Amino acid sequence: MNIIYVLLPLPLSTGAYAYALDDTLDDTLDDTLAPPQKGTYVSVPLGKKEVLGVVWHKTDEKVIAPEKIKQVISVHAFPPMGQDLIDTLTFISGYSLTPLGACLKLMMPVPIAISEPKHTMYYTLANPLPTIKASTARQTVIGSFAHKPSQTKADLKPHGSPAVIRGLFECGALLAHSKMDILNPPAINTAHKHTQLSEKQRLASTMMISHLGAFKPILLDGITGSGKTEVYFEAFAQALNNGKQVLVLLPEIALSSQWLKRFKDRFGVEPAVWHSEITPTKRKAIWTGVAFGTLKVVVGARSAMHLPFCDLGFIVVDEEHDAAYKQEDGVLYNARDMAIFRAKANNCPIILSTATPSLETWENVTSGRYEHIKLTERFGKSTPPDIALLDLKADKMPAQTFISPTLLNHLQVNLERGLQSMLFLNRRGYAPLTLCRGCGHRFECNNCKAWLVQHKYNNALHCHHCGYSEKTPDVCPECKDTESLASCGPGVERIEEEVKKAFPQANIYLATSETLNSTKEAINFVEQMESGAIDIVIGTQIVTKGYHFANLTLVGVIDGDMALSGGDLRAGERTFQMLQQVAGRAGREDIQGHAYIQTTNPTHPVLLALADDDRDAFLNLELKQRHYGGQPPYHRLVSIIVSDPDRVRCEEAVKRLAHTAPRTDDIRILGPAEPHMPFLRGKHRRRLLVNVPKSVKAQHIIWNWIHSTKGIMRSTRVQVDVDPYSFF
DNA sequence: AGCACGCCGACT
DNA sequence: GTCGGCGTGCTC
Repeated sequence: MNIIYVLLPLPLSTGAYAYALDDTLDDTLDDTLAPPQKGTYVSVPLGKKEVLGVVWHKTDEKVIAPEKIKQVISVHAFPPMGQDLIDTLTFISGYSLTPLGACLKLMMPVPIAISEPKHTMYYTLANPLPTIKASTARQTVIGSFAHKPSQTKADLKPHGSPAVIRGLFECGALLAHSKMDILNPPAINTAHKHTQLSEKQRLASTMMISHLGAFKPILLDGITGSGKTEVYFEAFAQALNNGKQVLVLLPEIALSSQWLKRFKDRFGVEPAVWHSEITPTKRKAIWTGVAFGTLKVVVGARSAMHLPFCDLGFIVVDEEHDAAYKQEDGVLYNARDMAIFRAKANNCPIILSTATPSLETWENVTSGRYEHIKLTERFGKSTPPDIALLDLKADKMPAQTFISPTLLNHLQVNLERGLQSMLFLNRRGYAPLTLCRGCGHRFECNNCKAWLVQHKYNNALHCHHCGYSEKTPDVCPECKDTESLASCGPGVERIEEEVKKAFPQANIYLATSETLNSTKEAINFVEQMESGAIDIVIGTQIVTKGYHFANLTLVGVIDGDMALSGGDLRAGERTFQMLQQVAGRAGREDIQGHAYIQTTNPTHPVLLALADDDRDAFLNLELKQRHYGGQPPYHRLVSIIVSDPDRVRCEEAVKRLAHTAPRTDDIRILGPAEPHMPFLRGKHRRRLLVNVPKSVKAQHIIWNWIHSTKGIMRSTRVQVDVDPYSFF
């Protein structure tokens, strides 16, 4: 009887639990009596439930009473979690100050994935084929094997009736095989279709290939249309030829139909797609496939970086600057940074691909820690869009309208030329604020300190923070006045209304997270754009990512100042990235694209850098300022959000933390302060912001500080966010 | 995270 | 008298 320690996927701060392992249970892996290695999946009892965990090392010095120790239920004959993943897990936990068990949850499969792979029957065509009566029905079934040499009964069903299939089997034309139930995807053909690379691209991919087999972060830097994807496709074709697995992270997987199409063009098959909403069946198939190594390529959202690859040799983080890589609930981590660690643990290169590098990555490039590959020219004939600022103070427009005469004029001309245009405003709904002209009443959310956003398509007021909504009322709830409610400010729905009025004949598509809410709709949108059925797209943030439209030659930014006014650390960086991405949608092929940014502040350095097409100057200036101000990437920020349904308790707790805060010269603590949302989803919130130089072990200090602070109620949540992105 | 235990308010 | 609210502590 052995004692083993098991890490459970629960937020237990105590670490691994002890379980007794009966010798007879341990014969699934090999014949030795050695305890199962760290990382082996085991099922154990916990309370009255059975849970799946992994074998771990002893983490607690406390001796547990022997009578409390329960028996392991089963040891799974599944490839144990690899050392690279174990190291990544440990790293994420230590970095984000989240209990190991909570981080393990990110890496656990659906329980059925671990149950031993089942045997399924597969059928192949006998070779040579016996002489049989070849009826038309039989021919159809036999013909279907040309595309897929090995098929299950379900695969065969559409090609012929069960009677026909049975007949073929009985006369020996079909052979039955038993196969392990492991995803066996069609082989990727790395030679399917070689893309013609420019000299520059060829050099870039050769350089990447030279790094295969060793850890190396590489910034692949190039504007949209410069052929970044083609370059890394070549490098990962080589990794695949070496027998390695490849992981590609995309910020928004639901909207990646064009990326998937490019993959299929290059490699002949679709890759496995992983994200949090795929079906349990697919989840199991991919999870098992990567663990057994039958599945070579996975493209996915941030959670794909936790898959149990057995031989990972190449990682790509596409659009590395994208804030979507930062997980904002549960375990707070940045998938880009953790993927870099995983690449290190796997001794493989990692490509950070973007047109607008994050300041963090840019600093790593400047300091020489990361390799820098720059693609300057746009592929083919196209040139970057010409970006112009439209000064709204000079170009006055009528009240309650938001598109300046100049921009309207450009839209008109583009429409007449039969080209497509896009208007960008990062604000969903019709109007961000509804107020009563009579008494001044503003519609606010009851659960959050935020205005309710008016949506016209369903005639309701929505809170964009907690999901609360109510029907748009006709009377002011305060003064009971009718016809006094006014919509203030624009949302995309309102821009749509204005465009419809100005160009009644134009076909308009409204692209928001509500309209573009499925892969199917994303495909529909792309098709309509490509066929020219849409003249003008009006979109939020959602249209800034990854779309390529040949006839889209004009982009108008309704409010170039919006993101700048937030006043947070990354406002400039984010605005630059977002506007550059939007502008990059214009003029992709042989027609010069134009981007117009409406602003009331045309001398703002961020906007000027955009108009001058001088990204590096912007990045370097921003870096200098961050350095001077002691901000990331030179210093580390840690946000500590204290929340409680009770305001007094919340304030009490944050006061205690501020009181016990470590005081040394290099630790700066801001607050307690109200975050952007001092009341969110029914909880009051207060924030402390810690700023320390990178040389200080921030995690260690903060862990000790928080855990030595006494008197914080259980109802009070203390959430630590290392490297915060949003300051809500 | 779940789940049980336990101690105070309004109900058939 | 009990049903059930959620505060507290535990799970090897």
